[in-house]
Amino acid sequence: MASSFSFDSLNKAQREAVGSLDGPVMLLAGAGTGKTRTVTCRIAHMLEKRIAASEILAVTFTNKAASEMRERIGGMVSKKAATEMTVCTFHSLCVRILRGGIDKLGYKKNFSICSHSDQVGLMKQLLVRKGGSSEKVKPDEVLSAISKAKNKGIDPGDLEDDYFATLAVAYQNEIRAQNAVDFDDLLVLAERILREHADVRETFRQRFTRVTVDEFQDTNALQMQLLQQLVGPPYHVCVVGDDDQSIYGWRGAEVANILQFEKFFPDPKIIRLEENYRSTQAVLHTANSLIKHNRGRREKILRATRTGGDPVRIVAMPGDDQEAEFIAEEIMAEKGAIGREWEDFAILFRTNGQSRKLELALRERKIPYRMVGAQSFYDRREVRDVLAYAQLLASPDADVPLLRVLNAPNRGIGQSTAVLATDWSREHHESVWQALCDPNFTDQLGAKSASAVQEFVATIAGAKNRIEIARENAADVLGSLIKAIEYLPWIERGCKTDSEKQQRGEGVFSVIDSLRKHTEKGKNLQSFLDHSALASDREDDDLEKKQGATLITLHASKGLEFPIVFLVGLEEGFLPHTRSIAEGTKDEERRLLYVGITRAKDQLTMTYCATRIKWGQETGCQPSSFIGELDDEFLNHTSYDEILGAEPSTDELENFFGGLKGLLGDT
DNA sequence: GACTAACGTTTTTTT
DNA sequence: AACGTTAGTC
Repeated sequence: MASSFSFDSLNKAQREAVGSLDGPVMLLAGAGTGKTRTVTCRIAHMLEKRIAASEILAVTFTNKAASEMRERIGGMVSKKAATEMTVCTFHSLCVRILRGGIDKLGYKKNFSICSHSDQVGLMKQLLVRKGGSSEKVKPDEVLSAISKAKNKGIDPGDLEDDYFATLAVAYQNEIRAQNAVDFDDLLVLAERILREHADVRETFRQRFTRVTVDEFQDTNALQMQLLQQLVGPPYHVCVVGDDDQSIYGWRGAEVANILQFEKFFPDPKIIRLEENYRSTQAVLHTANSLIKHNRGRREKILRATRTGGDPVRIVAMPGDDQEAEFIAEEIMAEKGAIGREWEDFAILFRTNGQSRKLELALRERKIPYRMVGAQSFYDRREVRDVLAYAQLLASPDADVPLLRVLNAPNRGIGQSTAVLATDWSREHHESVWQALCDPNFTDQLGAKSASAVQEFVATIAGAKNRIEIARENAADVLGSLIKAIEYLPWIERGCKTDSEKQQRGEGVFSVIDSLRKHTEKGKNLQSFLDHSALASDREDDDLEKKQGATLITLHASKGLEFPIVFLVGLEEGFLPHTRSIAEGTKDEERRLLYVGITRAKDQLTMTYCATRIKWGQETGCQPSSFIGELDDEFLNHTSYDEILGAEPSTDELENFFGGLKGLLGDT
């Protein structure tokens, strides 16, 4: 079976990468240099060299990236080979490692994975319980400190702040007692099991002899340690990334993993992909001139394969209203003039809050658009609730999901009862569920609460039996449970609009539906819960199929490309963001802008405003200091007035009257 | 225990 | 401006 790639279709650096199969390899792949193609060809080449597909492991950062890579590889090699190799995220790899041997670390094998909202719920409780500290601390603050510590390889109990350390210890004890792990624990424990248990380590080293890590600039210290455990001599490991596109330092990514790769694996071959096939020379020159202001990088200069191109425009705007109007008008005009599709346009911004006015301007002109990212499916309340019920059916001793749905819908088990049950469970070293089942506990409740608790216990236990004893389909049971407790009517009562009602309904339905699909594949409830804990699973993928212009944050834009890009809000305080200046991470903001610029294939327009409405207040803005760093050769500095110079008076009049109307109509 | 009113907050996002 | 959270009331 010949794989369908040829060395002829690759450039010199790509060929070298594809040809270098042995020993440590670091592939520095600049934006738009054919990274994915090179990696997939390299894997196809392995198969050609008779390396067994089952020994090949490719690790990515997100589920989306994993499925994309799987698809790309699938298009190049035999179907058999494609299914035999392992392409997954760090976290799902860790679940595999742990489901096999977590008992060696004293956990039970049926451990559950708590989601972010589970974590927040638990931390809220702990903050109340340990509420010694007078200052108000937010759960997220503590959790992110714990997460950062874990990802740095530090014991959260050793956090500098004593109060945080106490909370961290309590948190860890709590989830440990529930036989649960959080996302970070997956990595921590998998690394530990490989490090401490030579037999497990050897099993995996023999299982996976060829390891590829994608988006390596996003890996943190812990992931590096895990990789080192996973890859033994002769170190057939290939890491692929671009330090210039490292924009996730704020959540623990270590550029040092790239910058000091030699420290981790001996004598690596370092290959640079610098030939860019995406952007015009104008765009690339501008990008290069910006990024060279960063210190301590693996220097690369992207070379354009496309010469010339329209100059990059920097447009000064009077205010954010005009910015939005201008871009919407340009999109309308351009689409007509040069026959573009809506999908060819993208508007990039630093913060989600900046999208509102852009959306309005597009909607006014009936320009279809898609918002990428925004609030995610898995954090939607009804989704979390239904998943919590599913978790209870698998293991009712999991306190977090139990407490979550104890009174959702309201069934007369309020906070006071919940606190009593939690206290009782702590005293008796049992789960909250066991407390609720224990007559000794329910006897101390009022008659009303006691019967509510008994009914709840009976409902859950009954449903659980239907799965475990009557062997009914888990999705059917979950569906009828949700129906029986009248969950949907309850959640709908809290909705203000019909579309919200519909959305909630769809959320509930889609959880049950995806459980059904899962069980139809012969997988059990636990495997479904693992999957939905790890998959951000915004239902049926955030669809590249959605039509329209793209509105997206700079962060979310990494890895994408668009023919025509508008990059808004190049203002000091937004880009670079005030907070990053305070934290001394301006370099990362520069990389963020670099990522934004390199998304553009044909045309790039960057805008900044003189004033902007921020939190309901008009504030003055200064142009971003990054603008001054750009080389002028392919730049065109202009302004809103200059571009609309044809009829400046009309527009100004319109604004004037618009403002007047606002004043009059505002009372 | 449920509902309402005042209050405070507001970068980026995945697993 | 808009949202979620919390405190206070019925």
